[in-house]
Amino acid sequence: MADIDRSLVRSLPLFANMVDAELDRLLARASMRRVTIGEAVFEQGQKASQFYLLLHGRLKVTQVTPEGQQIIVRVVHPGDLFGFAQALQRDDYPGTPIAAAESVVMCWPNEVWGDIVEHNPNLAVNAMRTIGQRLQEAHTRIREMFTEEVERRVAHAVLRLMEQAGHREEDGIHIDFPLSRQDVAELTGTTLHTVSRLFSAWESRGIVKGGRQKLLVRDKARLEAMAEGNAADT
Amino acid sequence: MADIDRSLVRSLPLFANMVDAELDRLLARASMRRVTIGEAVFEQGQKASQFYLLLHGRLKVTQVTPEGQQIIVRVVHPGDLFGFAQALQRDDYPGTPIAAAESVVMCWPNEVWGDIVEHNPNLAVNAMRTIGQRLQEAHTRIREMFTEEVERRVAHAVLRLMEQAGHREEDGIHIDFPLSRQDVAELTGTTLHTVSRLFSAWESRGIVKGGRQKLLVRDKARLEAMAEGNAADT
DNA sequence: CGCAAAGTTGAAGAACCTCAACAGAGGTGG
DNA sequence: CCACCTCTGTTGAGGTTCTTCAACTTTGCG
Repeated sequence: MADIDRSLVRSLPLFANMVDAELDRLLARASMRRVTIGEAVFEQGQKASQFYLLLHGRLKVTQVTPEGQQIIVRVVHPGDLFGFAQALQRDDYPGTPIAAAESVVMCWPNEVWGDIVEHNPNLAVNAMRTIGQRLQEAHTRIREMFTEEVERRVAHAVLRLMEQAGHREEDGIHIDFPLSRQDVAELTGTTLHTVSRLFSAWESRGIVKGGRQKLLVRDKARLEAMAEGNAADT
Repeated sequence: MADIDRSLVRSLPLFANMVDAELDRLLARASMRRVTIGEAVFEQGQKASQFYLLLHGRLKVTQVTPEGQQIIVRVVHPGDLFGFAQALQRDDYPGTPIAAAESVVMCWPNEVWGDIVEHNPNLAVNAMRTIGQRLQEAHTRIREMFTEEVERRVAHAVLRLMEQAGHREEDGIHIDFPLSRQDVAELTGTTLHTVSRLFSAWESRGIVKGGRQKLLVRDKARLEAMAEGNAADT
């Protein structure tokens, strides 16, 4: 098992230029865990004692507002770090990562982080880049929320999911994990009703093809045109 | 001048546990620059060759959408790093920081960053925390945009500005840099009209007191109640 | 086969934006 | 020093987008 992990971990950009000895030391301290669909890796507000890496599967990180409304903060893809609350100077987890597909995660106790960084400044730089990219994504999303109408926001969200989790198939690109209208709504800050209406409209124009917890993009170009605001009719 | 800077820089959390020798080496490589109101430190899209630290004043970081709409991504307060695009793995600046008040910034060429991190892993950790906090703020903002109505969003934004730039005065807390309704609108994703209407309503209830590019919070408690969604009447 | 979860669709209403016209503040030059 | 002009803010009316409410259909699992 350790061997499989090693080649898998080795292939991640995060650990790109880490020497073998360090990598082994790191893996020696790691634990593995399987997470089944619908299960949470940890809960929002829980004390943060570990940080995580998604090896396989897909997680959606949700936050619940004091009023009980839920939103999806981001989607975790294989190779992504998550739950590194400690590194962000807080001692509880800000969100709840829920498995959208069968997943496998690795985790380390928080103390390990300091050691790693000390012995491997390169990793710290990589980690920072990762967080930085996440910050950029967040800003992009804020800008979209501010300036774009729902249809364009949804189009953007679908395009992003396609890039990150798309899988080529006969008649289009399939998003390869279960994704409900509710999920898309929580990703874009709208309601499942509006999403459903949009998908219906798009489907009748041949741009996408929906199904229960499924989504297939048939005409990427036209979807992009819509995301850019070109009111594509016909 | 170098002495003034040193004690000023020393007091920032970012450089908290840096030894004097390192700090001096750092300052030796830094440049200083004054920025007058309305002036941009650099422009969105420009090649990122330096990273910055705000010593004094206040900056608003704006982004312009392809359609020409402008939003304020964040406000930079004294002691904040900004323009560290390089660390985030991109070679152009994602936004334009404009001085909202007379400001003084320090800056370093990008190459310095690598050196610093190498000799001072602690600083890397601190920097990561800073970025992490920023990420959290961004997520908070996204959540607010998704779930809250305009009035609550504006209330939240004002409260945050108050925390970060508030200054106690006789009859309330004054936000100590010029802030137009337009600015608040761009911070909260609405229009200056809506902000103006809200401020008028609040003023008639004695919660705030407005003025040209000025804002004074008179009743923090009631503003907080509104931000939390308690429909405060009277 | 039935039940729960997911999705569809229509109608009504609200929140907010857009358009528009005006009022005050404050700097500038004659 | 006053008149003017621009920038900022105020307020009203109307319109649009999206949410909310509601009823119904479909899908797939136990």
